[in-house]
Amino acid sequence: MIPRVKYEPRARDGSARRGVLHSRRGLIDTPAFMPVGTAGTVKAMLPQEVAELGAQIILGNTYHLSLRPGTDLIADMGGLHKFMAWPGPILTDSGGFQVFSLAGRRKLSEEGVSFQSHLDGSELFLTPERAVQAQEYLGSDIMMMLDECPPPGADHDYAKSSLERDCRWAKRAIRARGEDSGALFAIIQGGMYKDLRAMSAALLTALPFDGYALGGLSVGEPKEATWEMLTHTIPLLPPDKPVYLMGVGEPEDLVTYSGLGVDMFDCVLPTRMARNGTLLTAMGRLNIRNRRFRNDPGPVEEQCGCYTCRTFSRAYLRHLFMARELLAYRLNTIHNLYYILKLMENIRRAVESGVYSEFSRRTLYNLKADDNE
RNA sequence: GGUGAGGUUCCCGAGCGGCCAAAGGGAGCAGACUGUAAAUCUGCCGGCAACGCCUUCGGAGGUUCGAAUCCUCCCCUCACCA
Repeated sequence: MIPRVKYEPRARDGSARRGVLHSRRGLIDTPAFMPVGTAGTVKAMLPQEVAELGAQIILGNTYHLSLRPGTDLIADMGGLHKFMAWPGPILTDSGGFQVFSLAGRRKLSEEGVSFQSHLDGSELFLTPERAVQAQEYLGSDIMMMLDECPPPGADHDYAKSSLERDCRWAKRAIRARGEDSGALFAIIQGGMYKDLRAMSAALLTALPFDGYALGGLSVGEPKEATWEMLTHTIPLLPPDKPVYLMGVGEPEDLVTYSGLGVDMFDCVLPTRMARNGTLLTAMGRLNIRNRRFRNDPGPVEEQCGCYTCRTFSRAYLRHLFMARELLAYRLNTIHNLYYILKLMENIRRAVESGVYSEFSRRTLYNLKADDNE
């Protein structure tokens, strides 16, 4: 089987690695952060802006786009790239996360997942095959296999049978994919159990996937657990394939886990937090609603080069947010995405220069300071 | 000038003898957010030496064991009629 993406290593520093992922729609410098555009839009942003901020790939979501407007409609409209005017690579999640986040509205079986739409209650039945097909309709460049993202408290027995079913689904996903579809990534599960993570990795790496994702993490478990799963599992993955940590994360997580060899991250955190008034800075989070910014003439971050910081005061941003002006969401998102994407750039540079550990120490120290005047 | 309605904690607005420091909104203050049911959600929101006490429901008196709630007078709004 021809690889639909190719991982090209560029540099190594400890376990951290800097590389380039070649996809059919362009290059992705890794470690990479992928902004989430669930419903065919990175909320509040123009696609062009997202690209200008430094994003080289974004996410779309099978569950959400299947329900609205429908993957067949998007296919008719020329595919998701054309539909949303994002010509670069798109990675699509399979709906596996919704198995977790919409746990109350779905039924799991060997065959697949039956969702009761959160929009109108109608049924959406996803199987490993249908999830692949939907992602092909979307024109996804990197498709994710349908999996179950189990809750963090899942016991050993549950996590084991879940991962075993995932593996059967993995085979079905591979069989289902068409000749000229995008890449297909496996998702390693196994709950918070090292032996199960190893088992999942062994089973899935035996199959011809184009990349390996780590799923079911950063869903509420303690950071030590995440770290332990990662340090234990990443070394078991093929070094010539990209490693994708799903749903992560916070700035400190991006720094730390890049150090463990993760190549790709995605997270709603920067975009969602922006819309909820929290701005990310090198010194920690800043809640623009706070009264102390009422008459603060300075930018969110003095040294930040983003449009928002170059142009507006904290006082103005606070005003916009308090007034629920739409521009607030845009300006905040611009800043947060800029911050995160810049952070990734700095991580890559540090790895290239062989100064990752020092960079990491310094960055984490500043973030923990959490001092915003 | 007449008639009617009404003045409640920052605002709107319930309450109409005890369970009322007073519903519910809003505003305000703070927090959360990790493969997006999220421009969402949660908490606080009279004061204090605070499992109790003090001040508050236009003002002043009064009835009552007890009043934001009942009575009297006064002040002020609004609507309609002249």
